[in-house]
Amino acid sequence: MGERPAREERRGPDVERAAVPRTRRGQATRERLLAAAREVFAEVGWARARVEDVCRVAGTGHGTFYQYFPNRTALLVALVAQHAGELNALAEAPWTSGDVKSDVHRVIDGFVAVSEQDRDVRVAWAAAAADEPALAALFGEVRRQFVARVHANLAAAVADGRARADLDLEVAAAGLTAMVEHSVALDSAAEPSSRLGRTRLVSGLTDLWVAAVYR
Amino acid sequence: MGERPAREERRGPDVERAAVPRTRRGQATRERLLAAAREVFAEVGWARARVEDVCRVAGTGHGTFYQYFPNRTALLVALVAQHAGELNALAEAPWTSGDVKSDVHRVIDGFVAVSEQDRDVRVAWAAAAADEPALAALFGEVRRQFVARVHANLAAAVADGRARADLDLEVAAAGLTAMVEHSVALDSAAEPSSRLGRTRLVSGLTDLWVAAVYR
Amino acid sequence: MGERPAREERRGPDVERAAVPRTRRGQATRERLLAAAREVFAEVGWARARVEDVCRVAGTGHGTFYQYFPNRTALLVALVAQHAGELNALAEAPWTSGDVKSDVHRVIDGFVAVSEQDRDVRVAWAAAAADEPALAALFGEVRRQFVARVHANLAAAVADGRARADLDLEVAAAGLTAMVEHSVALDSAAEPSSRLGRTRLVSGLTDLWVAAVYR
Amino acid sequence: MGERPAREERRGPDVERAAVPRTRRGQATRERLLAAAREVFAEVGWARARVEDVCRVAGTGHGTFYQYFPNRTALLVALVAQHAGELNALAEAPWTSGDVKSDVHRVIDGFVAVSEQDRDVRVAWAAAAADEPALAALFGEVRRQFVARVHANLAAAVADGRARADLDLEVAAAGLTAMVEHSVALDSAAEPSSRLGRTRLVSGLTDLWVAAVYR
DNA sequence: TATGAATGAGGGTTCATTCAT
DNA sequence: CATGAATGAACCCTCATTCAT
Repeated sequence: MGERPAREERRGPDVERAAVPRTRRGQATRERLLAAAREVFAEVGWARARVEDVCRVAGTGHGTFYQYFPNRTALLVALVAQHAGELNALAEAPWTSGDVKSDVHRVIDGFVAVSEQDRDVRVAWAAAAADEPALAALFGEVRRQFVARVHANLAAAVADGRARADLDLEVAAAGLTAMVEHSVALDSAAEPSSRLGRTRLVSGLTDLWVAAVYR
Repeated sequence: MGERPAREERRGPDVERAAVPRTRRGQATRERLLAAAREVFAEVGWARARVEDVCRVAGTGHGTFYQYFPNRTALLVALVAQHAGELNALAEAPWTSGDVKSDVHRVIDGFVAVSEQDRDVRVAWAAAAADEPALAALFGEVRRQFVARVHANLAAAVADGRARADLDLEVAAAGLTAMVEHSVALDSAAEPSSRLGRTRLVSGLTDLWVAAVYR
Repeated sequence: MGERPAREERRGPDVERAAVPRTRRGQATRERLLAAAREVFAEVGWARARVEDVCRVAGTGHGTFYQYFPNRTALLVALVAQHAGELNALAEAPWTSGDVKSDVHRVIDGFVAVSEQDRDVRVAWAAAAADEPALAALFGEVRRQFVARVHANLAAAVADGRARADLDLEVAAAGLTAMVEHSVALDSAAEPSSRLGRTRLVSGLTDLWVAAVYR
Repeated sequence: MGERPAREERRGPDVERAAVPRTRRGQATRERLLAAAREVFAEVGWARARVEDVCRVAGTGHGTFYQYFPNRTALLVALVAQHAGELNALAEAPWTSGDVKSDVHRVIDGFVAVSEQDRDVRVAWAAAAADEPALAALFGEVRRQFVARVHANLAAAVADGRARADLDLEVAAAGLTAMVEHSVALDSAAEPSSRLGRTRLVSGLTDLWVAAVYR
């Protein structure tokens, strides 16, 4: 295959360039940009969201952007960071409290809630992951956390006999997580008319999840 | 040698520009381009795949590309069309033959097989769907077919008592399809070292699927 | 430095891309581009005038052009607008003041003056009109104004007996206007050595015009 | 001004490349191409007429074109040659036969007839003249012939007292020719609804012409 | 003679990023 | 801090012309 000039990843200086705002005004501007970005992502998607669009919506000059973000990608990274934080919090919170079904229900519901609330960020994130290794890595990271947590839970359930002993724990953890993640993504991307909605979705997925692994 | 006269705007739509090759040689060139595209997509992904790269890999001149495809997107569309055809064939083939478990296994295995074989096309397809409505629509179309088929099967199973009567059929159909689709996608995108592999994946997913819905 | 991310299709129409300069510096750049365009059109003609040529002559970067004009055609449109404005002013100014001959002379002279001064724009305009409907329409518009004005004047002259009563007013208005317009165009396009020159041209055309329609 | 790489004119070999068809079949193909060219020019104009379009309309292969014409321009040249021949014939035919008015009428009518019949070729010719020196020269050539002929006629008329003695013969010859030429061009390019039509045009222009120069 | 395939220079346009004010 | 202007590397697409069959 013809050699292709390696497209090298971004490098160091960028990081320092992202001056942390020192004044209240700066803080506000940065936040306006983030809010504008959400809007623009929602409207045209990550690939078509131009820095200038974001600035126009935010009501700032085009150059101002680079006072707060070293580059276009950093904008999404910032947004994703918040979202990822919430997801991680979810993954780390206690999952077991009462009966299995309500536990599963609570976790799935939490996931759906966070996902729907940050829907546009998630969509942009997923799209950008196809091209930005940094975002792809973060995406994988978050998922890995969830899968690990599910895995641990299932293992415990198997150990004390609540779950089937013949489960392939790894496949089950990955598969059930994938089911929830993708179902939510698809449903929130669907036409409003054919959307299942949070309630049914959460109940239905909980039902499948429980039936799939517990005795 | 391309002497250019006064340049002017484009004419009609790109449609008829996609000449169907009329000779064996043309056919071969077109195929070389498609094969090259697969390679390039695999290497750099859809968004960064330049027409020129594809041509270099295919060993043709840059202009040759446009003898066979009206634009860059059409290349992916052509590749996707083949793949979608196989998926649809799968969705339309008979699904029930013997016992439930082996039926489910066969279908999932078929899906995984097709998906892995056209892995790069699927990845590019998904990435492009974020920006190309046509591809997004096709993506939805194919999934809808599968979900509908699953739905019908579950309904039949409920009717004759093989499946649980309290299933939310729509959520179940969508959720299980999502589980398989996403699990496969993620696994084939994972580091080779942490990949579960087709055998385990198919068995494990089959197990979950069967346990989730059948008595 | 233009790092390009995933490229995608164009957005909305080019309209809002034509930023109006907000600073003196921007204003100056825009004007430099317009002046450069005149030069380039004069040298190589509309069809062969490349955006890059204009930028080189203007001493700006290639991208700068698109800060001020949404596309190559808009450059000509801007130039034409100024010129058309002057022509329309001419068509709307008072035409009658003293005796018929000096009135006609004044109008023709004004037209020739404006035409010669913007010679290159006119030539480019005419050339582009063959392919750009917008410019063709504007061309027709301006001419229509003139013809209408001539028509009205002739009608008045017929009414008060200064002009021949048997005139076909429409043909006369269109024909005499065409005579002046085309004579000027041809003369300014001719070899300098065989050019008739403004003085003779204006006198001679005035003479023909007067003799053709007045008693 | 920035130097610009001289865009050199075409050169010798082209001429010999235009093989004269030796067989009846070849002759027919060539004519099909010419006829197709007229159609295409009429439909999309010279600048947008692609060689391939002409071939498609003619029903020949794309490569066939170059068996009969060395390049795209030659196609128009061939068409123009026929048309120019008719115009020259007109310019060389006897112009005086009876009374002045009917002579002028006859000549103008002949010109209009030829122009309307080859309307599309004339339009293409004029458009191409802006960019192709060869066609521009031919255009000037034909006009020069006409102007010279008009000039001679006017001179004779002045000599024998039929025309005004104070005429500026050169301006009159150029101006009246321009009037007819441009009036015809504009009228045939106008919306059918606002067209004056051959009859009125010829009568009206004849009237103006006669009044303008004859006693 | 006829033809479809192949070519590649050419040129328009986009937009992230840098800079001077 | 804020900003509008400037930049230029990318990259897509066109089409006259050449070539092999």
